[in-house]
Amino acid sequence: MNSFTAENYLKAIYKLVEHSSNPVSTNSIAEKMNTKAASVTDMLKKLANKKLINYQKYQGVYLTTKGEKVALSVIRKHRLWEMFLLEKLDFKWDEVHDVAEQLEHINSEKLISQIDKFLNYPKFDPHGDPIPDANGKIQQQKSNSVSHYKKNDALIMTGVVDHSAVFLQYLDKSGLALGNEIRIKEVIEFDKSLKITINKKNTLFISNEVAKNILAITR
Amino acid sequence: MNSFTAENYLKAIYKLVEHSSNPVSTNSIAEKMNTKAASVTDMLKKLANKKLINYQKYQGVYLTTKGEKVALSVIRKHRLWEMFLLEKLDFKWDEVHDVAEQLEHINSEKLISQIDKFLNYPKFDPHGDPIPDANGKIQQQKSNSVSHYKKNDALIMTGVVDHSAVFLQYLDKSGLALGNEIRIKEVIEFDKSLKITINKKNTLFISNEVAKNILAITR
DNA sequence: AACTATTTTTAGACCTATCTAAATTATTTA
DNA sequence: TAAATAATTTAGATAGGTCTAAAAATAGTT
Repeated sequence: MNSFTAENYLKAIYKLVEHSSNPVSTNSIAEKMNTKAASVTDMLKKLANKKLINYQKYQGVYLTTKGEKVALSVIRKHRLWEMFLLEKLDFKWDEVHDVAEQLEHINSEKLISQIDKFLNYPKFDPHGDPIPDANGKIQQQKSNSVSHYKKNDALIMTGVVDHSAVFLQYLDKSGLALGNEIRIKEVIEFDKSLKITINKKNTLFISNEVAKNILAITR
Repeated sequence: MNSFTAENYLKAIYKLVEHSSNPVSTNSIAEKMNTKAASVTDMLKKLANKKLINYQKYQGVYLTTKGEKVALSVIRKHRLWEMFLLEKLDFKWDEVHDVAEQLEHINSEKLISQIDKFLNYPKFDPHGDPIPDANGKIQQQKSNSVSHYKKNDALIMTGVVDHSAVFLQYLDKSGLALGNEIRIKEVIEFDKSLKITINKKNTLFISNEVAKNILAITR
């Protein structure tokens, strides 16, 4: 079993490598983990001993297949718990992260698979980030803001950028929720505002400002 | 903040003192915690420094008000999580404990109060043990098996003794569930079997064997 | 009361995770 | 390319939690 700390290091490395795809530097890990470079070096040696990362002195690190599996499992748990807190326990968006940071380390296959089922197997978390499945597979398609798409595109709403209460209340009032199907019926050239339908039923006009703050993928 | 380990010690001491009400011995703690007496002594000093227990060398320990508050909070969380796993996530009775052991250490006021609400503020866990409220108050009345009560008593079912699948299926089939009102209509002297009503509606005959395995309090 | 057995505590070690300060290696830059 | 700067690693400490073996205190028994 890996310690909470080890899991957090692996998660941090995963996220750092995700964008750059180069080996990750000791300093960047230290920054992300809010710790000192010396502590990172110590931990890297331990993780390397467990074959969770590939590590060569002064050369940075990347995850092994084994390490990536652990990282993806932690990320899966984190994102499912966030979803659960938000959807089932009436948490606010900004309250979700800290608790999920704790819950992501709970060790129980059954627990997480049941939470997944309880939520009806969501593919994206409330921030629009993909949720890895039980095998660590992640939906490749990345979310974009609705303003990025064009006329006649059929989308699935996966998240939001702005998490303020006013914005979320507006979404609520307009009947826009995670998982909804959004079709772009018209793009007004003048101000880039959109005419859309929600779940093939309700029609709605949204400003470009709103469109920029809603995340979606093509369905 | 107290460590998981410290919380577990406090919980163990609470449970040991609950029955005997005398100071708790180092050895009994060691046994309950599956550790060695020397380790217990070390920890007792730390807990005493934090004013969580009263400790005098060789004289055993008991909880301070502060320590008891922590213990009750951990027990509350444990029992609520057990309830949640059982009722909402389709866990089996025997799968519940180990996961609750982990979840009981998650630190979030809001999380546990929302779980409490989600479960509709249960007063007893599935084993018939009382669930402390947010202030650490516990329902004083202890659960007894139904066979312990007499004619015309009005009860609330709080738990079961036997957790086997056959028994639980029988309860299910008979419409007996946690929180139900049970009224004892008749006690057959010959074999101590009972005629009861469930929620003032359905009538049911149960053997003494069954009655012994159902826990309840008077309402 | 004195001796024995049991319980509890101390002493000394170890492991994990962290830190500061110093040493080493890599990278820039003049 | 040699000196200066930045990044990384090592060395040595500290803190939490655990252990074994030995010492001290308490409880039991004759």
